[in-house]
Amino acid sequence: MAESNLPKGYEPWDVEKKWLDHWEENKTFTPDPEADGDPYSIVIPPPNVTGVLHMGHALNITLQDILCRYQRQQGKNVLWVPGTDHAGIATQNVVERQLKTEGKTRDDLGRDKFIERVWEWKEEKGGHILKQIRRMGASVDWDRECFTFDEDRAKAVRKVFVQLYEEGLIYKGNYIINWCNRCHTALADDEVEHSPKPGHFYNLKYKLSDGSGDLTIATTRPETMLGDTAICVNPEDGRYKHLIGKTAILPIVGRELPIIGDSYVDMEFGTGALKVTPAHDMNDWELGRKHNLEVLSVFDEDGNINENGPEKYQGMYKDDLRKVIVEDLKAEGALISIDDHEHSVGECYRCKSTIEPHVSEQWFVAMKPLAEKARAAVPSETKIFPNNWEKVYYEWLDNIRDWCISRQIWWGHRIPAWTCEECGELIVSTEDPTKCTKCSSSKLVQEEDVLDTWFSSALWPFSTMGWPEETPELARYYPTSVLITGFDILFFWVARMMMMGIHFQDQIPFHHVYIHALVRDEHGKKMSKSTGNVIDPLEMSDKYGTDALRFTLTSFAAMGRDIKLSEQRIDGYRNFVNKIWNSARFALMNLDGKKPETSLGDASGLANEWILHRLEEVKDTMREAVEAYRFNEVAQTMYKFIWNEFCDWYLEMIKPDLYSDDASRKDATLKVLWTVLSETMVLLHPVMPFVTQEIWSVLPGIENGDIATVAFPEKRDNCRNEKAIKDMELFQGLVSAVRNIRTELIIAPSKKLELIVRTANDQSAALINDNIELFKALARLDNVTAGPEAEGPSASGTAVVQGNELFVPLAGAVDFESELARLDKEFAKLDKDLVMIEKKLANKGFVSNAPAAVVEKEKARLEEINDKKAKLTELKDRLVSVME
RNA sequence: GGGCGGAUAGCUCAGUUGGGAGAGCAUCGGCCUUACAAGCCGAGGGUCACAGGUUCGAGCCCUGUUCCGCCUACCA
Repeated sequence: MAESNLPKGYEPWDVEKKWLDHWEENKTFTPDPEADGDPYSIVIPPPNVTGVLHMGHALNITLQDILCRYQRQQGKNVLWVPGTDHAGIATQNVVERQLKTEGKTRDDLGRDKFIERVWEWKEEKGGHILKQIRRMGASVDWDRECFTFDEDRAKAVRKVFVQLYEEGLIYKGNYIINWCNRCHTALADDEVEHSPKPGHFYNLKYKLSDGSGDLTIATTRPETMLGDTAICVNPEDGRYKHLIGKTAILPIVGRELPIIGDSYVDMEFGTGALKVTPAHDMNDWELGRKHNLEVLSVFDEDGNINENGPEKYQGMYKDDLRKVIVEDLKAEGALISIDDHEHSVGECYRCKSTIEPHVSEQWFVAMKPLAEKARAAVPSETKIFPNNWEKVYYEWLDNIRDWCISRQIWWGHRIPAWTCEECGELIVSTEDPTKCTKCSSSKLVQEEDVLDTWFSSALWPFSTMGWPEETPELARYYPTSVLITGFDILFFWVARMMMMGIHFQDQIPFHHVYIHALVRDEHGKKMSKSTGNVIDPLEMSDKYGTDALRFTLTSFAAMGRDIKLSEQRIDGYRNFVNKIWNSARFALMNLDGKKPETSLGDASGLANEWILHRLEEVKDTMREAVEAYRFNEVAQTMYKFIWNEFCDWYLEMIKPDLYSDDASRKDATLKVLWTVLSETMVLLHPVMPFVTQEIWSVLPGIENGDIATVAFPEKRDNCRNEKAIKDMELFQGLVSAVRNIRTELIIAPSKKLELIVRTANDQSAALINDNIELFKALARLDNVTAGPEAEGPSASGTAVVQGNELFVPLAGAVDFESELARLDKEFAKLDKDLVMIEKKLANKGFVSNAPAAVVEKEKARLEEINDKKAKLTELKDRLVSVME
């Protein structure tokens, strides 16, 4: 055997770097839109430019890469677009924090300088995550890298904004929005995180204006009383309904408040009477609109009391004010009691400050008309996998509210709207206007606000293709084939891309949406820095190799289930990578630098016929599983085939051939070995790009050295061989039976045994006699005899496999009691099965109603077990007689 | 409150038209058998959460219950 110059263990580090550079230098993954092949395209869910790769990304990238590499093998023209998201608030926060260390604020710099500074940061540090994505082996086209805030994307944003405005779908209006006092910006509903917080219920006494009594109101936020403009009760409530139409006096302030009735009020909750503060509570805002209540805003944008509040409170911060108000209420005798009460509090998803409902002028997109089409397109044009997410998607679209798209920050697409200072005309335009369209004044002031980041993300599937230009990419690759993403952004992003895609391209943005799981820690907890349970993908990559990490994630990616990741599992699959490596080493040593020229048709023998048949089945399964997004099945199929079949059985079985003097026999087997190994590498390549490429590069006789561009192995129907499967099953059964006898009777592996088989039929006899050498090698035997009349000594370890009686003659030193115990264990198993089958067959309903094939199968099983039991009983009796 | 998902071996999970309960890891026993000790061989281990129902037959389909997780919502 020749020496292999490959290292004994797989060392991923240099290998990965080598091939990443190779692919990038050769532009392996840069497709030509004019080239042949059906298009297959994916746009990457753009990670935040401030982001650091976490397991969710790693999973997301791995799955997309499997699809892209697989589709290239199928001859598709594949485009995978990479890019990042400018992440307005997050990025601005990062740079503001940086400024703070220099003792500066963004206001010190001013808008233009600040934005310049953010760009500097972006060029220097931003997009680091793309390098990490590269590291995962992502076969993206780096030539088409995009950024949601680059020039081309800005063109798309402006065009969309202007068109929607002209269509009346974008409007400006007063509305109550979620306001972050710290970030100084509006937040969309889904950017607010709700969590329960301990708080208090303050029971307050409001006197009726007519002096006829008072009523008690429960509130969790007494300080908002300064903005109260009504009191509301349920008109069905016997306690209060006579009060509707009267007025009550607001404590401290003295304002008269109308008492209104609305079924919204829950009679069971609190005191059944509710104070209404339209300017500082979402629900009160709705109530206020319904009942035409005055909207009195008493907090400014920092959360301090403004000029609408009593003079003595002005300038106070809301949290401080609460204490003062409570004292003042107490002094006035209006505070009845304070109870503990847990309630839900909204927090800014970026800075965790408490969100304050706030009335202000904002820009909105009317969603209803867009949502209807997006809803109708699923599942007819866009299919969601797994499809239970369809329901969630519908639910959201059916209850959609208008989308507040303005944000009061600097980093982002500035709203393309200008107000004329002379005549007040509002100009919305794709190009910066120089003079007013109405009065020709040049005194134009652009809106200060920028757009919600998701506005530009929503255009991603077509903005990345170069729209609004009519590019070849857009024509060829839109709509994209599939979107792979987590469910957490189904609303933020997926639904909005659907709406925008349909509206602006008249076509859905993707044919499929695959929603993958969330990656949690091994106990099912969300990974977070504060909990300290984060498993870092880059660290895992360093430690175990990227292929092992990718394979682990793939094997966990069962549809619709969260992933509980543990490092131990990655370690396990690292062993698998190494196993592959060593099997390749073994093959390469034997191939000795040459690709066998023999025809595959010359290959014969149980091992060769069997493995070639199994290879065909694996090809089928791989195709089906990848195309149905059953990633875990992809991983499982390859694992089982490579380790449990190719390594454990095939490689062991061909050793006699490889060490044989018969050159033609050896060559025929080497040809099969070469074929199975090379095709297996191609099949596995989408999941493990690196180790497969490395092995590929040292396989002799390879024409195309870049495995990423090699076609999926063709079907080889003439290699399908059902007989080989059956024969192999018997072979494995016989070998396992001997091994079991050996181990259970504690016979040293080094001791060669003898095997005598009294065969049940001609086929079995032929199989054994044709493969004597294999039996000797696999079961460690030095002599094998088989035939219908064969007879072993009574003092034998025995077994029955498919009706064949096995005798392993035992030397005197062997413990016969152990053999008896072993047989008894076997009897127990048989009896258990027997009872079940007999019961089944005794059931008249089963025999008459079950399909004939099922009944026949059961009968055959019964017969086989009975046969086996009878034979084993006889063998046991013989053994017992010897012992006596 | 509404919705969704989960409950299968000690642990993590597969189980695709309902027809003999599986894998990996862990455990136990034996092995340096010339690709691999990151390995090889063998073994033990499960009332498929609980209670009903449909069916000849249920881990799988239907109903209810319990526990866990997530999403969502206007309980001041």
